[in-house]
Order: sequence, then C-alpha cells, then structure tokens
Amino acid sequence: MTASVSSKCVSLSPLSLFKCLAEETRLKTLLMLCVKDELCVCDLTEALNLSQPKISRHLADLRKCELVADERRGKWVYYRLNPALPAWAKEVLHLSASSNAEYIKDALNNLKCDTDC
Amino acid sequence: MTASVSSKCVSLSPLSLFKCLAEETRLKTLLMLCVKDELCVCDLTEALNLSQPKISRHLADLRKCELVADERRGKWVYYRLNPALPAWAKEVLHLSASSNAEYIKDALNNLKCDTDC
DNA sequence: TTTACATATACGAAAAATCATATACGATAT
DNA sequence: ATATCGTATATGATTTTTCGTATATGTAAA
Repeated sequence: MTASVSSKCVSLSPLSLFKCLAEETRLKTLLMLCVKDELCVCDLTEALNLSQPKISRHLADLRKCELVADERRGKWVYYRLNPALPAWAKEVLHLSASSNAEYIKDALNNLKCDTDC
Repeated sequence: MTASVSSKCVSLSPLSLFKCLAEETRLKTLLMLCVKDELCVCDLTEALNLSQPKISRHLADLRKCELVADERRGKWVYYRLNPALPAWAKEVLHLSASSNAEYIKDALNNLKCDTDC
C-alpha cells in the first residue's frame, strides 16, 4: 500500500515553507499561532510592536502559501494555522515553537489577554 | 530539575536555521546530507549540476551557521551535518528529508556511486 | 619546483526581499 | 450618508541576497 496525499492537504514545497519561515515577522507569527490558536492583526501589531501594514504584508505572504487561514468576524480578521497543512509542516512548526519558547516569549507577553490567553 | 543546554550543542536560532533552508542549493545540500552522511564538494556540484564556486559559497554559509562540519582528506573536502546541532534542528532536517524524498530524488540519482551509496 | 586538481574567496552586477508611506477597502456605528 | 475603525494593497526607495567571473589557496603528483 503506497502513501497517498490526503485530499485535505495543501501542497507545500519545503522551499516555500522555509522561505516563509526565513523572516522574523513571519516566523514569530507562525510560532505564536502554534501556541495561541488564533490571533487578529491588531494582536500581532501589538505583540511584535510593528506597523500594521508591515504585519498585513507578511500575513499576505503566509496566505499566498496557504500556511495560514483567515476569517473575518466583524471588523477584525483572525488568522490561524491552516489546518490542511501537510503533517510534516505542522510538525516542523510545532517542534520549532516548543523548542524555542524563548524566541517568542516577549511577543507572547505583549499580548493583551482579554479572553482566552 | 531544569532543562539545560548540552555543552555539545551549538547555539542556533530558529531564524538562522530557516534562513539557511530558504535557498534551493543550501536546502538540497542539507537534505541530501540527511540521507548520504557525507558528501564532498564535487559530489554536490555533480548532483545539483551547479558551478563549483556557487556550491562553495553556499557551503560557506552553512559552515558560518555551524550547520555542517567539514573535513579535508587529501584534495577533497567532505561535508556532513554538524553532529552538535540541537536536537530540534536535527529533527526538522530529518523530518523534512524523509517527508520530501521527491524534492531531492533527482539530485541523489545524479550522484556517482563508487563506494558507499 | 612546476603542474594539475579540488576547493575557497573577492568583487561588482543583477535580482529579490523588505520597508515606509500613502491610500483603498470593508464593516459598524452615528 | 457620513465618519470611524480595522485591515489590505500600491508604490517607489532601500537593503539584502544571489550570482558569474576571476583569482587565490592548499594538496599531491610528476
């Protein structure tokens, strides 16, 4: 029995994934999404202390590669890791997040915690 | 008992690792080294069908980040994954290699196999 | 000690990625 | 309708990365 690509999976080359991870804003965003489940743009601008257009531009990159899924709720747009990512990519992300807690510690601390964090 | 960094480990930020992985030549080189244990520069130029200076320059990048170790034997210089890499980085590399065999298949096939491959 | 071969580096040009700023878009509230 | 707020995109400038070519270094054989 040969391995088959699950139809729920997006196709993602290793090079595409690593290019997305090769920039601080995108990397921290993705690692935070391993921990926080979902974040809106204003959460990220605050956590990373960066301008809104900069955050949005990098989120657009992540959307283009289908690394993240977005959902508008009222005025806010919430981002989460795309659940359809291939297993190896999810593992790379979660491994990196759990093994580098220090790298995103400050960003996580900067999150305003109203509800679930 | 707190976790401590093993002294045999090099320090490697996730951003540094992913920047190294974000370029095709370096990525394929590292993934091949997950499979082939050691390769010399001429193996890589042949496998990837690229100029020698291009290969050497990217290998210099990988050395600078301590992702690879080099060893001269006669006229040849052999490269391998740095055994002192942090465990999470090794896992990222091996996971990526084993889950993306297709990505390096052609390169591996281009290797001239005299001895151990 | 010259020659040949494998590998490394220097240098400027070209390409790609990132950024700040301005502006557009979509949703809600007035 | 108008204003406001959160988010997205366009544009041109700047920075970073990559590359081809030439050249230097190190080893070994002749």
